[in-house]
Amino acid sequence: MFLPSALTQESAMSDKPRVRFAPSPTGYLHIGGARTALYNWLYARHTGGTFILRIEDTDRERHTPEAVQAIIDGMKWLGMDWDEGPIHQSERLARYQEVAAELEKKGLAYKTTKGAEEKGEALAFRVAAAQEKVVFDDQVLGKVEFQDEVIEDFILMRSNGWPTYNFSCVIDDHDMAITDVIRGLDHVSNTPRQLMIYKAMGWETPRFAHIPMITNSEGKKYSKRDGAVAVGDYANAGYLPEAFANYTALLGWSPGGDLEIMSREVMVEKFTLDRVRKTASQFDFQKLEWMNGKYIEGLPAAELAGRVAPFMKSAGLDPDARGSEWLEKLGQLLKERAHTLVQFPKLSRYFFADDYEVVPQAAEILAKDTAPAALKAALGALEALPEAEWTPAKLDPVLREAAKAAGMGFGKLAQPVRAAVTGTNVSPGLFEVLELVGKERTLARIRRVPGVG
RNA sequence: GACCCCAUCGUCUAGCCUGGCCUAGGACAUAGGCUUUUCAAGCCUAGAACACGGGUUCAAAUCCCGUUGGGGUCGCCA
Repeated sequence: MFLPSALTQESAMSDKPRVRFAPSPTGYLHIGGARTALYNWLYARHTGGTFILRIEDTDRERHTPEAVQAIIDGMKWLGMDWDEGPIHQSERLARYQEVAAELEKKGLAYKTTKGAEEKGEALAFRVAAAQEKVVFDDQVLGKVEFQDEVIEDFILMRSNGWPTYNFSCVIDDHDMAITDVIRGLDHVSNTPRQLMIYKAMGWETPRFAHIPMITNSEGKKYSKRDGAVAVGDYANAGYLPEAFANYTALLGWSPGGDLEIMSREVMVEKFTLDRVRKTASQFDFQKLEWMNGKYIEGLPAAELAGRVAPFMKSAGLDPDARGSEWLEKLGQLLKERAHTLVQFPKLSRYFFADDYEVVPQAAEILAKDTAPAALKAALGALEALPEAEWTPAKLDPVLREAAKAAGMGFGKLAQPVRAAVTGTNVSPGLFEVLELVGKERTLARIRRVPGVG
C-alpha cells in the first residue's frame, strides 16, 4: 500500500534538527552549562526538533550518580525537558572500541605509549595523513579557519581503555544523528580534531554553533570564586526558575528590539541562533535580582504564596499559621519589596511572632517625647474599632482622624505606631500591616511601649 | 609563546549581514526630582558608548586592512 502522506511526513521529520546537551557530571549544573542547555532546548523547541540529554562520563574518577542527579534536577528546575536520554557514555564502551578498531584497521590510528603516565598502550589518531587546513562554518562565529600545521596526533583511546572526549563525542553525535552542535566557545579548538574524525570515518558533519562565554566582573571565564555558580544555589537563594532562565537566555542572545522580560513561549518563538552574539557577557547579579523581582511581582497571589511557603518554613515560620488567605495577602504586601523569595521571611517575622527584633531606628522613634501621645491617640481609636472592621479601608480613616484630633500630621502618628507594631521604621503600608498583624496583637504591642500602657 | 575568537554607555544589549531614517535606542546600575505614613514600587530628568588608525564611498557604528586591547585553547579532563 502506498502512503504518500506518511512518507512526506517521514521525510519532513528527518529534516528536523536534533540537538543535545552533553554535560560532564562533575558535581552540579553551573551557569554556563545551564545556558548551553537552555539554548539547545530553545533551539529544539523553536524548530520542532529533538533535544537529547547525554552524560559524558568517560572519565572514570570524576563521575558520580549524585552529580548526574544534580544536573537533572537543575534542568528540571529550569523547566527543560528532553526527548531522549539521559544517555550515558559509560554504557557505550563497546561502540567506541568498534570505531577505534576500524580506524586502526584503516591505518588512521595507531597504538602508542608516547607520553604515557602509566603502563599500557593508547590509541592515537594519525593527523599527518589527513593533515590540511581545517575550515568550518560556525552558525554563530561565521567562518572559522585553522592553519594546517597546528594540530598534532592526539589520543582517541586512553591506555585505561576508555575513549577521550573528542572521540566519544564525535561517535555519539554521529550515532545520535545530531544535526547541530551547540556548545560553549571553549570548544572551538576541539572542533578541528573532531572534524578529522568525521572525515576519517566518512561521516557527515553536523553544523556547529559556538556560544560566547559567560565571564566574571574581570572579564574572565566565570568560576566558583565569582559567586554562586550552581543553579541549585540560585534556587536556594530564592530566585524563580523562570526569571533565572529569562535572564540567562539574555546573556548572549536577544530577541531584538527592546524586549527583555518574556514568557517561555515567547522565548521559544523568538529564539534563533543568528541572534546569538559573538561577544562574552558578564553575569550581572543586580540585573538578575531586578528581573527576579519583576517575576515575583507578576506571580498570581496563590502562586506566590505557594512559592514563598517553603522559604517561610525553613526560616522557622509557619506559613499555614493564619490560613491561606492571610498568607496570600502577606505575599501581596511584600512582593514589591522583595527581589528574592528568601527575603519574604526576613521581612515578615513580626507578622508571625512577638520575638521579632527591634531595630535601633525604631527604638529611637519610640523613645521620643512625642511618642506616647501619638501612640495613646492611635490606641484609643484602634480600641474602638470593632474586630469585624479591622480592615485597611476602615483603619485608614480612623487613624487619620485620630491624628487630626490629636493635632498632629499623620506621619507623626504613623511612624510610632509602625515602630511599636513592627519593630522597624520601614514596612509596607501601615493599614495593611495592622490588618495582618491583627487587632489583639496590635493593641498589645502599642500598650507595652513605655509611657503608653 | 602558538593557534583560534572577539571589540557599541560601568553592565546586558538594539542597530551591523542588506552603508544614509543613528546629533547611536532600550534595560540594569548611578544621580536628581515628583508622589508619599516609612520603605518599596511607579513616573520624570541627567550623565554615560560606536577601542585606535588607515582605506572604500557622495555617505561608515555598519564594508576592507592594520594596530591595540581582551578572552579562549593548547591533557591518555570535558
